[in-house]
Amino acid sequence: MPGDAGPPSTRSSRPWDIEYSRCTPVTRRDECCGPPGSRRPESCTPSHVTRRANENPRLVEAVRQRIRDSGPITAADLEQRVDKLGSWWSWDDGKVVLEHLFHRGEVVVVRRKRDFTRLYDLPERVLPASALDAPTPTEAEARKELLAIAARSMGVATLEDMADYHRQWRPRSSKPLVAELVEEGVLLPVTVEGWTKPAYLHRDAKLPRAVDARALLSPFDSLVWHRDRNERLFDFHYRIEIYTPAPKRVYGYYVLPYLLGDRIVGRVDLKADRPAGVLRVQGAYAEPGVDTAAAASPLIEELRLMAEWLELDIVASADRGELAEALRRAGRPRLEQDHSE
DNA sequence: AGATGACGCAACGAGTAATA
DNA sequence: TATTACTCGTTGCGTCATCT
Repeated sequence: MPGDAGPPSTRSSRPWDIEYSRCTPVTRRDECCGPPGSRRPESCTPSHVTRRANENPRLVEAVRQRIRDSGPITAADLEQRVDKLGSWWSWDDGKVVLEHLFHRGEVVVVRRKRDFTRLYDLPERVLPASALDAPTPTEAEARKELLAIAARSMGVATLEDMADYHRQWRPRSSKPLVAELVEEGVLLPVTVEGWTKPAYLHRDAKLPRAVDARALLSPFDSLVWHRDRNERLFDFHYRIEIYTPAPKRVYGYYVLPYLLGDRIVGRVDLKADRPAGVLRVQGAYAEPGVDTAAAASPLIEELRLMAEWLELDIVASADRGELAEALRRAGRPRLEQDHSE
């Protein structure tokens, strides 16, 4: 959220940080798809990155040389601050080349600096020998294994769900690999009520008797980031609105879905006001049919946990959204009303 | 018809340098 | 030393045209 230094994983100094997708947890088991630093499938690389890098081979070589000579760098360390395409969300040539090398496995992201900036270095400087020496799978082998991992993580999923989990674009191209997984008995074709596309159940999928979850989800949590699956599973329409002009926002700049039990029952617009030491709940919204009183108490606990984690002293709630009133009732006297606006 | 790609549009926080 | 101005980086979305 605004003012947030990011989840602990982005702040830690892990020896390496690989991201098959932006936020999907990458476990040691995922290394079976090749060591971090190995070349990633073309289908996971944005085409414009490959195209722009290929148009600029001299710059690619210069960036390689720069990292070899002077160690880990960020995009801002490069002199090539040219050809920036737009005001933001556009990479200049230096950043494009670094991402190109990252996708090719020639560099790895060592860690992120406090402002999320990626720090790139050579794999051989940061990876253990066991990872460097592991055999590199073929693209098909790697993609198939990633699909299996995705299916196991999701339990039941469509082809598109599995492909999206590790950002394998062009899901249709995954079809033959999924067919192989079915053939091998890893996946079982099933139908899911209300789903229009074929679904697959992983052979290790388990159906828990009860789900007793309680969490404020990051907008980039793998549970909610595939918007289509999200709507199929939870009937929860979610769009991140940091990219939406302020007047057009429905819920707020940085809104976190609120998971309670096995449902997403609401969402809160949070801001970490560090100078004041306050976690501001700028809006608290309930999904239709949700018992707001029952949802409010556990939400307060989650908000306090969040404040504690962010090292903020107070949680203050503004009077916006269906949950706001219930939140204040349940929180009295330890939850302050936010009059800051 | 559905998949795919191109493209336009969109905000904030952190860090740092300049200035008062 | 505090404040201000500026730079930089970033984890999408929707629409439309073209392709398969």
